[in-house]
Amino acid sequence: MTSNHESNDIERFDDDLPGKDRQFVTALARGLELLRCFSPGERHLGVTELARRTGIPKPSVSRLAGTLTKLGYLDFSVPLGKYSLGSGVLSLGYAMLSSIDVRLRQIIKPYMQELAEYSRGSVSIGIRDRLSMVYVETIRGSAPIALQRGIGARLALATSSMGRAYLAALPEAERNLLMDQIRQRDEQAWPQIKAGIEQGFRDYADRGFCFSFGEWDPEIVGVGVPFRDSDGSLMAFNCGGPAFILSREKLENDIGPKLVSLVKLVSNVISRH
Amino acid sequence: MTSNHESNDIERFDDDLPGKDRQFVTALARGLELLRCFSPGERHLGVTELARRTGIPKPSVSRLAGTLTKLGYLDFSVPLGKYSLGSGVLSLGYAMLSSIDVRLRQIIKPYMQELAEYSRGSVSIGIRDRLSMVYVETIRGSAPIALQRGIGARLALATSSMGRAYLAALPEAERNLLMDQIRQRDEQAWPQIKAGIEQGFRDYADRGFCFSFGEWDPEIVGVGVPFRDSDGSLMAFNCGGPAFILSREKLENDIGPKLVSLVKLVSNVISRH
DNA sequence: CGTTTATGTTTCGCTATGCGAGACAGAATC
DNA sequence: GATTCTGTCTCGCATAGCGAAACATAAACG
Repeated sequence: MTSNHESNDIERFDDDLPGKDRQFVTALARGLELLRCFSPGERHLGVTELARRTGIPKPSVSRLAGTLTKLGYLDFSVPLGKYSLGSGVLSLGYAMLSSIDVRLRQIIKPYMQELAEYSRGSVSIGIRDRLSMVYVETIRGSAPIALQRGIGARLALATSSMGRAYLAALPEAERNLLMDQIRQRDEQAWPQIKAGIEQGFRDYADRGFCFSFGEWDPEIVGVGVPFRDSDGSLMAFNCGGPAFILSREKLENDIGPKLVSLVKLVSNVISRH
Repeated sequence: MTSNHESNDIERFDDDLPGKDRQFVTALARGLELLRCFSPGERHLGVTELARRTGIPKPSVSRLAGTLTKLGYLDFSVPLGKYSLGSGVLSLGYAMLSSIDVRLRQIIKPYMQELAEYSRGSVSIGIRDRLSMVYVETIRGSAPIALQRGIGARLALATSSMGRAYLAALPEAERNLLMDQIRQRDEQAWPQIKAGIEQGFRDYADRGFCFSFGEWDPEIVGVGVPFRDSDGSLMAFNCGGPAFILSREKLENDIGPKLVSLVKLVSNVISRH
């Protein structure tokens, strides 16, 4: 029972020498690529725009988008002549979320709430998707101006505290693969990005948590702590908020350690079933 | 600029006479069908199980699942030798949610909150996906035992108050199409289901809202009101809770009318931008 | 108005692509 | 060490899906 999942990077030539991977279904990948084009900012996209972004020829885009529409994953707005995401994608996301142990979530929520209130920011759990961290749970403190990033929101792996914590806890082989991809994405910025990640490694080794001081979003600071689920999958917690509320000093000496304790506590709760 | 979206039902023969629709991309549809197999209850599925549920031969399932894994939409658990939903699906769902006007959501949340508290139940907004309604927003009152259905949760179109409200507000042609599909799904139960839906139509005509008294879930009762967004897409609100908290009388004379007012208010807010 | 430029959809012949019966290969159970 | 699960890989075949080009519609000019 060998496996064909020895790697999950996308642009790899998986076959020995010749052309492409005989096991890879292009039409499926292309269709999903279309769905990916719809980021929160861009609600409606036309065929041409989709074709431009994906590099797929227009007729193919038309066919794929038509298929996705029939299946409910895209909606077609007749007045605009453009597509938008359909309700189908939502239920997939929900199924995904509930696959993360529901009981667990109920148990740890109060603790997250407590820290969110205390820090006057928000506390979240995230998992990795490609080169982002995606929130699977997030609790806002009731501070006046709380960040408005809900479940499913994305943070950059390289510059967020959560992403750095994730990377720091990753086995070296996997981590190097990801870092390669980050580098390839922006050779220009790489030296600086790399420095930030490596500082994260040191912080994690020294204190058990990583920082981000406005490196992902200038207005936002936070700390992150990795966490390994009982089934072995890696995720990360963060606690963060607006820079003008949370001082570096407080993050470093107060919030950071508190988040580490929170994660320790969660680990214990899990191991006791 | 003719359109290939004149219909969105799935099992239709779109071509004139001969075989299938030349414009339909089977491989894409099959891949997405695999993803759909993962309902909240079933986290891990193996190739055989997936093949059984979808009717797709094992080798094809293997290929498609492998592709989805490479793309991040499935995870493969080596110890179990099974697949589970990957983080990729989450971000799609999030993009979908934020496409529903964020400002609007911020505006109406307080009103939903108020009614949720008052009714000691929960208030939600849903859109249709195939034969279900899917929550895109939900607010729980702080009553002790609140239902735990979050964003992305599904209710049956035919037996929930929200679904009936949706159907009641739908143009007849579209509605008949859906009702046909509901009938085909369970000829046996159809007479009773149909009666419930038609009662919903009458309720909507008489009072402006529909009921469900434990017809979707025996423990749960609620009322639903349809709502047409500024861009013309139809959705529905509901307000519901445990049957032992909400009496029929209260739903009918108090909560129902209050939900209708809420929706009217929302419509006004929207029309004033 | 025709003309131009922008859409998005359909045609249609070709061939790469994805299909799937069957072979194969590990695990688990006895 | 059979037997019975599992899931993956082989490989010849048929066709599904591809995409250049043609077509069709709508809007934006003068």
